[in-house]
Amino acid sequence: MSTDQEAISRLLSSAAPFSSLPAWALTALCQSPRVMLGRDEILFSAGDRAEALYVIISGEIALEIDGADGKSICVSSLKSGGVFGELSILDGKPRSVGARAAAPATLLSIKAASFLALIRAHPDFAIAILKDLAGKVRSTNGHVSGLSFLSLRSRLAGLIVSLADTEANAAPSLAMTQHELAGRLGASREKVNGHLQAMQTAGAIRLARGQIEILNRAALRRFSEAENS
Amino acid sequence: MSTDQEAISRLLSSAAPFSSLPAWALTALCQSPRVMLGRDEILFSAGDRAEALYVIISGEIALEIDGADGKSICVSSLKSGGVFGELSILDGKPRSVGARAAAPATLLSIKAASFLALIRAHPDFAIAILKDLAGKVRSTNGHVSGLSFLSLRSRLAGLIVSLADTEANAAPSLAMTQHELAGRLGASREKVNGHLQAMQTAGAIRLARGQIEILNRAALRRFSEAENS
DNA sequence: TTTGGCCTGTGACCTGCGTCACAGGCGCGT
DNA sequence: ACGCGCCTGTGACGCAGGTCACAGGCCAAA
Repeated sequence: MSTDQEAISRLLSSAAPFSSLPAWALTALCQSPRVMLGRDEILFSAGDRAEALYVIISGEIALEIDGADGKSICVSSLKSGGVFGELSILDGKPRSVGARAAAPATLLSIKAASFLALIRAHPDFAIAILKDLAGKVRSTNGHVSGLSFLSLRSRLAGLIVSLADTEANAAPSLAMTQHELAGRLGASREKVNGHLQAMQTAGAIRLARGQIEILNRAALRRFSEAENS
Repeated sequence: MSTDQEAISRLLSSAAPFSSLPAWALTALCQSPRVMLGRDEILFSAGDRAEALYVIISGEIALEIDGADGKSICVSSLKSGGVFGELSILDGKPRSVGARAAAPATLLSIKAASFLALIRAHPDFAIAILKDLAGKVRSTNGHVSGLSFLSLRSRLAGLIVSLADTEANAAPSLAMTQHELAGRLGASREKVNGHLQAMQTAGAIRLARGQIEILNRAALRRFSEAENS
């Protein structure tokens, strides 16, 4: 129905990389096929051949790398308005990460050809995509720097803070299991638990089943920086 | 002199992202100011405001992130034909990494404005730069995956192999100190030495002052994969 | 209500790696 | 020739974090 199209069109025009496209191009984009994923459903896996890239209309997509023994760490987690899967479209190589729906999601699937055509036709769009990619390089670099220099405790605190910051709420609570947290950090569930306990006794957070309530952002930030004490 | 210009122009047209530009644009680019750096000279540091991006004409540039206590790890190391410093030009944010001349280098310095103009005017160039960035995301993702899943020994062996592969020689030898190696891995010099010793007694390499001679690539590759034994 | 599965909490144990300390060798500058 | 600094080689030590094992609580399905 057309109200659906309008909603998507509005989403696209407010999402970073697409805002530079003219309205008619957006409405054309909205004709792209939609993909719906249930929780934990896999959209593609590392090594797959790529045919399309995706824009998240709703839900949440986790991009993750698989390790040797069934483990996997989450490289980034995108929400509504996020674009992913462009890498393989741009360089023609197989997917370097896997994409899983961390929450039930619906996506817009954009064919390689139309994406490349958009880039060629709209320099501002090309620059927007370049900006987006630049942001990804920056964030991944940050990831490397964290892994190399920070203790698990610091990274954990940092992750919680940054997740909390995406929620507007004053005392937000994150709905994720400690297992998921561990996955995003490339750490073991047990150790994550240990550090969470420490933060709880420090009064920074409160733990519940599948839930972390942020009580004191400042204390958390202290955890995330101080290697001392 | 004009032969100089020609050489640079040839370099540019053979280097990945510039090959898609018309000749006249290349010769225009060659008018850009040159920068010469001595060994270990610093071009810019993380946090600096950016005004230009750079193309390596000769030499070697290391991009590195600084840690808390004077340590730094090398994110990537580029040689002739490499482009770096675009991130900040694209998104206007300060430099996220520092650039140091790992070997005496001469660079072409390209102003932000002319770079952006090139992108706008030449869609193929834009796509080439997108490809380049995509490759950087891929390589940094690989870095993360290595840090998360692999032992120091594996990463060390992998690094040596990949460095050796850039040399055409059949039994190449890398000219770098164990200190530098450690820096690229985010590890301590002592442990790197230990693993190198192991590889030497296994007959995979031969160590000398500031030099590593590759004797047996297959053995190295085994080191880089096997977590067993 | 019972059962089985997931989530949390905690301990014991092992290992890889950083740190510190030191020793010897090569090379360069004076 | 001499000394000093950088590079390599090695051991002792401590710690962060992975692994394993297990126990208890919540929830949903039968």
